[in-house]
Amino acid sequence: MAIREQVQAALGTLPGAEKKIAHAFLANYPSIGLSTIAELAALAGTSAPTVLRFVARLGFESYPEFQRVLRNDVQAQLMSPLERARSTGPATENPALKASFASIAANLDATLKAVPESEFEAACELLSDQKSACHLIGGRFTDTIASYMAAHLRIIRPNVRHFGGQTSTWRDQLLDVRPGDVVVFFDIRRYQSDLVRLGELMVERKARIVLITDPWLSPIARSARVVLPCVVDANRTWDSSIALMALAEALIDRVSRSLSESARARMQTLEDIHWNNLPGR
Amino acid sequence: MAIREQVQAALGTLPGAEKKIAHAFLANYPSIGLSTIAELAALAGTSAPTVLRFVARLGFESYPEFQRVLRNDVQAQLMSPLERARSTGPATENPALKASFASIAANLDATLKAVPESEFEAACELLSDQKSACHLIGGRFTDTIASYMAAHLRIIRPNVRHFGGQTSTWRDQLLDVRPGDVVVFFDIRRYQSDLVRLGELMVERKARIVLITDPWLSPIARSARVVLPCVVDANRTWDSSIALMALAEALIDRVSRSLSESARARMQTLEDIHWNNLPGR
DNA sequence: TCAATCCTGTAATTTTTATTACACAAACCG
DNA sequence: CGGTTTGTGTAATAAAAATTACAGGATTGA
Repeated sequence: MAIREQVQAALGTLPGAEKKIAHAFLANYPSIGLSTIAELAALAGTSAPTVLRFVARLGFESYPEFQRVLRNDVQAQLMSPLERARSTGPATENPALKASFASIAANLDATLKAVPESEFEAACELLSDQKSACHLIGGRFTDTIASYMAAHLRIIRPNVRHFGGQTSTWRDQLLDVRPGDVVVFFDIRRYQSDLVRLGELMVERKARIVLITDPWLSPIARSARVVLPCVVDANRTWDSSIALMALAEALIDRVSRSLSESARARMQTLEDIHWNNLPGR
Repeated sequence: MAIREQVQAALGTLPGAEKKIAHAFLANYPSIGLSTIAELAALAGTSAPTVLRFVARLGFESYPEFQRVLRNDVQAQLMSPLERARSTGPATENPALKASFASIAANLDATLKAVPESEFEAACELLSDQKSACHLIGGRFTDTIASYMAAHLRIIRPNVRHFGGQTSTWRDQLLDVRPGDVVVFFDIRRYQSDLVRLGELMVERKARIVLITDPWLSPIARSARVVLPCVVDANRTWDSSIALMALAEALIDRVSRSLSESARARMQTLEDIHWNNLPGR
């Protein structure tokens, strides 16, 4: 319970002088509580020891402890990112950064419109199928995104594999792809022929392909069951991949919700292994 | 002008230790500023007198005066009508994709405001220094972003290395870090102790560190010359890393422009090697 | 490379702040 | 009505915080 509510709740049971302190505190919340005992006492028209007795009655060990808790309350109220964005104001005029972010925002906006809800849902459904394994792979620049998505997906469901390493080892890894498996491809312009070929091989092995690509569609689209086009144009010297990653995160988010029960248990286990040095269960 | 903006504006002109204090203050605004000098100094990893010099530079007569003004700022923010509206805000019932993208957009917006121009420019300057090598590394989930940035940076300048592989091999790779080298760290919550340690080793080797982190600042910030805080909160089950990647792209974009002549030549050469089967020149 | 300037941390000092001891007053209860 | 409990403020004390003095290091510019 926040301090303010605590004080309000206690108001009825307080003796006279302490009640004056409570009122002064609530009326000038939070600033007066963050200054000194003497100031609070003066504002309430009482003495310092009464302030001490007041905080003791609320259950605090000392005045500094009371202030510590109060600071946390204030922090919590002021800290949400949205709040922060709003109140920070346009103080910093950051042309270069702003320009980049603006074009990224435009890409995201366009991507949101380019991806049909039905395709998105279809992709989520495939990824939520825990019985089939899920493989991820990307091109020269997008493979890191595939890897990122694999790392996160692995947290919420089993049998996630990143198709990594040298191109030449892909053939070997193909052996682990079984009928019904889901394969997520990331591929944007300057489509790589080896990736396209890999897609065809995947189809031969009866895998179901989800393709995340640009609006010009990688040739893999021919083999894919679900195609999610992302806007990558950034009128810069190269293409931005942010939209791909944003889409990846959205997919993960959606899948983690639909698997919520099993995902939570899995996350807890991984958490234990990683940070608490437990063997898992 | 509110204190927070005042600090942001001054960031560029502050000496190293005081800049750390500014970061600690901004990252933990406002609570840390309402506690004692000693606590702020400890959080920033510096000493009490430096805190005093910091507030003096901002134009305050004393630390208590600084706190008095800060209390008023906080009071004003908590009293604003927007703030009260926020606490009763309704949850939006968007389709999944739209909701995800909206929260991503909010993160980007907040990040844009959280990154001071001076720091962004300083980072670009370090990355544009072609004489020194540039190393990139990240944590459990952010290393893919480090890898992404390395792949792109490599296109526009020489001597870019991704500090990859097992943790145990880092020590060996450290040998290649020379005085003056630039090291880009990506590190967000659940800061990894091994990364922090690596940062310290880097400093010992006289490397210059650029840290891309969350608003709570990885401990690496103590060793870093430039700190770029990104908003990662996404009120989901995990933190979103989109803002980190967006910042990485913005950095690349900015650096490629400042190196335009040499970068263009290099890009052409790589292009030839990759797609036209030429040996380069 | 040397001098000068600017940063920075340690430790001593001063000032402020919280806390305690105690005495007086009011309310409560037999 | 006493005696006791409860509440309150004044003044002394202890604790803590802020501030200053100083010296070693780093950086910069000639």
